[in-house]
Amino acid sequence: MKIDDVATKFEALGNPTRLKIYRALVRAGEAGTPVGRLQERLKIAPSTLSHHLKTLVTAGLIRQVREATTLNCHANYDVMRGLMDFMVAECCADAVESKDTKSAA
Amino acid sequence: MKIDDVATKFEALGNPTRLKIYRALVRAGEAGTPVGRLQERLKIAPSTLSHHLKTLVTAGLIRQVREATTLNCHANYDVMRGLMDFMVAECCADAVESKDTKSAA
DNA sequence: TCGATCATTCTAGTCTGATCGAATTATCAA
DNA sequence: TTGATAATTCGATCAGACTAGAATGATCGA
Repeated sequence: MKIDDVATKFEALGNPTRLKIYRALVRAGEAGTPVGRLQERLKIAPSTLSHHLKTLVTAGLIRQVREATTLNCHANYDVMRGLMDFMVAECCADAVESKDTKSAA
Repeated sequence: MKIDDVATKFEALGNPTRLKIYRALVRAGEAGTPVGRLQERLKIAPSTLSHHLKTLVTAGLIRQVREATTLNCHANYDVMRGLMDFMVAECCADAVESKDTKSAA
C-alpha cells in the first residue's frame, strides 16, 4: 500500500463520526448493517451519514451491497489488515526492536 | 483510549506530509531526528514543517526534546501501540473470527 | 401505476486545515 | 554583546471538509 493511500484511509478514519460508523460496521461482522440502522443508532442526519459513507467507500474501507430496498454496509477487513501491516512493517520495525531492547534492559 | 482521541490521532496521520514525517521519525528509532534534518530530507518549508510537528505533538504521536540549538523529535511508540490495540481490540475481534471462519471454509 | 420507504444528491453556509514568506524567539560560539 | 544558526509564530490566502434541509432517484407492495 502506497503512503498516500494509507494517508487517505487514516484521514477517512480521522473524523469522529466516521470512526464511529466504521467501528459499528466492523463490529457488525459479516452480516453488515443497513444504512437506516446506522442512522437510527448513531443519530446522524441521513444526508450527513450518506456523505460519510461515501468517503469510507471511496477510501476502500467499506463496501455497500444492495439488498432489496436497503443498502447493506460491510467493513473491508482486508483493507484494515493492510493498514495494520503498514503500521507494523513500514513503520514499526525499528520501533519494536528498540522497545524490546529497552524492555529487556 | 477514547474514540475521539483515536480519531484525533488518525486525523493527524491522515495528511500525507505528516504521515511521511511520522514514518521518518518512527524509522529513526530511539535516536530521533532533529527538525532541521527532517526539513532537508522532506523538502518542506520550515513554517509548514513546524505546523505539522505541532499537530503531531498535540495528538501525542511524537515528542520533542531540546538538545542545545536543535530540537530532536521522537515517535511515541506507546501511542502507536495504543492505536494498534484499538484497531485490534475495539474493532477487529469479530473481524478476525469471521476471517478465520472464511479461510477455513 | 400509486404510494411508501430507503437512501442519495444538490445546494448552501460555516469552519477548519494546508501552505508559505516574513518576522520573531531561542541558543550558543566568539 | 554580537553574530550565526535553529526553529517557531504571525499573517494571509486558498482549498476542502462538515453539516443539514430540500429535492431527487430507487425499490417494492398493493
